Amino acid sequence: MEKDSIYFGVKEIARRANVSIATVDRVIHNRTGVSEKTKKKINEIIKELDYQPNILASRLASKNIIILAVLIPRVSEETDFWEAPLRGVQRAELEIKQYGIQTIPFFFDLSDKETFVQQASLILEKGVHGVMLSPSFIEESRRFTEECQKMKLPYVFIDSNIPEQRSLSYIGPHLFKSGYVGAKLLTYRLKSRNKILVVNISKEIENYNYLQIEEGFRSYFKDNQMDNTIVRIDIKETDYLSVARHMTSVFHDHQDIEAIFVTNSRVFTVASFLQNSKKKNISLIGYDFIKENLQYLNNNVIDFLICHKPEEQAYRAVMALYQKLVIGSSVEKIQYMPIDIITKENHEFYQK
Amino acid sequence: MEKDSIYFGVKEIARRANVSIATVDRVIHNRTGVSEKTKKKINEIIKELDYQPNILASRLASKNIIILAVLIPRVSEETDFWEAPLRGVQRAELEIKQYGIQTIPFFFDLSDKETFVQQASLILEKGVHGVMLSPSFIEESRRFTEECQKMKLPYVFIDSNIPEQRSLSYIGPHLFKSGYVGAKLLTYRLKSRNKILVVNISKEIENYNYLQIEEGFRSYFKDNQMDNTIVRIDIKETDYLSVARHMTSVFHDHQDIEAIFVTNSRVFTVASFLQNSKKKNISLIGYDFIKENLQYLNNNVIDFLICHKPEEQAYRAVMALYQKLVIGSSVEKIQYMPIDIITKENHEFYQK
DNA sequence: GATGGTTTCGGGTACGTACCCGTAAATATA
DNA sequence: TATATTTACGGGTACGTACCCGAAACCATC
Repeated sequence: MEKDSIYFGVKEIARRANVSIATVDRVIHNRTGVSEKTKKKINEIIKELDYQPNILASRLASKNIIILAVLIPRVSEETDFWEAPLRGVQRAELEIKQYGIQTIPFFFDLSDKETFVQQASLILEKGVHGVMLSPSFIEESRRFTEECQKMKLPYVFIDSNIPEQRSLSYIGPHLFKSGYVGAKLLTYRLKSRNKILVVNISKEIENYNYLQIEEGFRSYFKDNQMDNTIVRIDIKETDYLSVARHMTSVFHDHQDIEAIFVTNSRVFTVASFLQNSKKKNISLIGYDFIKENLQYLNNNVIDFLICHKPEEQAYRAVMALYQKLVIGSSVEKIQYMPIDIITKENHEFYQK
Repeated sequence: MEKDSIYFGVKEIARRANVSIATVDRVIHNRTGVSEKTKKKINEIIKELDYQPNILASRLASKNIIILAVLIPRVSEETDFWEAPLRGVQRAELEIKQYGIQTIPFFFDLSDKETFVQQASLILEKGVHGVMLSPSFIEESRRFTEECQKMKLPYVFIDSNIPEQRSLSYIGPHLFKSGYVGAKLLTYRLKSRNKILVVNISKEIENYNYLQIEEGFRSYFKDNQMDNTIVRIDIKETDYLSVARHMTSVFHDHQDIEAIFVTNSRVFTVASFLQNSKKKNISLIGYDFIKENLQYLNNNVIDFLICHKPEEQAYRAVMALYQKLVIGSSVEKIQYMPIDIITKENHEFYQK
């Protein structure tokens, strides 16, 4: 029942190399003050023994704490979507704060690019050790991450990706496939001649996410030789009245819409419209497990919600930075989240 | 940038109580050799300071390793379902072996109760510190866990539950609700008059899982005032020929079956039958993300698979035991897993 | 009040790593 | 050759907890 000493530590390495523990330590941490010859010898022994540092002892002995910045949208009155990632961050922090890790949140306003830029530069001033961010504003994110690169700060994207950047990892949905799944669900009980409406409700102009989702959505029809008419509208205001106005207008032009796909979490406003205007038997699918949507899922106005585990995304992002900074191990460059299908019947067991 | 000393350790407790660290340690670990008076005083200070032991230091200093037994079915040629929990165990072990945790697997044969009993008693002989098991055989499991209770061994159920037992936790699906979700999906595009077939393929006689799933399945129809005819068959042999024979017979008696619900992972044999007998336009839903099923999901014979994250179940079970035994913290008594819906379109992103 | 036994407690070392500080050896400068 | 400077390395302590060992304090018995 004794702890098996399969693992060799610095002590054994030092013994075999005929040097002191301190010298081995210098080699391990790439510190100066070791001759090339002994450095080589020690590195060979490290490799030979497949030395794995004891994280317990390492973190216990180490005094400096690691600070991770979290740059995400503020939880707005409009949607509480970003509550979930925040919970994920907190959950991760709880697990690893014993190891001397700390997170600091920085919130920006989704309707104001400037706040993103401000918070981003605050992070750079602060002198953190790693960053997790949602790159909601593409150009600004690009500029920020370039600064991070200069300062050798690792950063992780969640929720949406900027593929060309040198991020440590992207953790989030495969948006194209997500739209594809939406189309499958929407058409599952649809007759072939029915009209379909795609709705995008969003203030932001450059909507990368939306484009990818719609592309996936349309691809499903192409791949399955379905020729349903797809009507689409963009609604630039997120309040109910604006949405209702647009919807009324669309239904006036196309009476025979049988299914609606909303490309983000604002599906509840459409649901609200359908309910108020007493329209029944219209399939409605949208995104995200937020309480506003849940209500309409429960009374059968929304048929399905698609969800990408926002809490888990943030949790993993923090853990990825921890892996990189503390353990020093490599991290998966792209971690696609599952495309979860939520219904009235299974939502109570949905986790995050 | 210094590690904030918000946390007080045994040293501070000892100082405040005017005793030595060793005495504080005795109190913390409920060891003998401390007078009631000082014990009380120390406990008060512990409470006052909200002392949280440093797990790093604790595990580093502790010499004894903790062994967890894992009692699950052997991966058979019939289904590779139990590969997933095994992976979950390994993933958990990898994470916590630094803390001196080890797992030992014990495999039994699903078609032979006696192997379960044998392996169970092996576990008791071995002198492990905790057990995770799939209670596939109810009576035998009950007897085994009673022994565990006598030996003060904590145990966790996965995959299916024995509610009346004093388990540390149950981690698995809510089977009733799972059947309920199956019904929802099956009827989503079904006309109201269509006949539905429920198939149970299983050697085991006492099939607790199956009964709960079917109950949930039928409840959906009741709750939604749907009066589709539901035909059901039990198939006691799991080989293709037996299944095909039964299926042929059922289709002979009921030509108008439009949808089939298989209550476990053996849905692929039914899929195979449908494909071979060239029956099209029959909705088919079953359980579990195993490669035999995936094939039929991809060529549209199976419409949906329902899945309960078997790998995650095992991972969490090991972690629950770790929590209990190492951290000493409490564990959720019941952890229902999400009821995941897998389709051709989203399966590539499904995790475990 | 000396002896033996029990209860209660403290000193001190170990776990494996990080890192400070001091010094011997090697090299450069005079 | 003597001295200053740099390079290379070892000793030793600290992190917070576990636990061994021994000793003081207390109690009972004759």
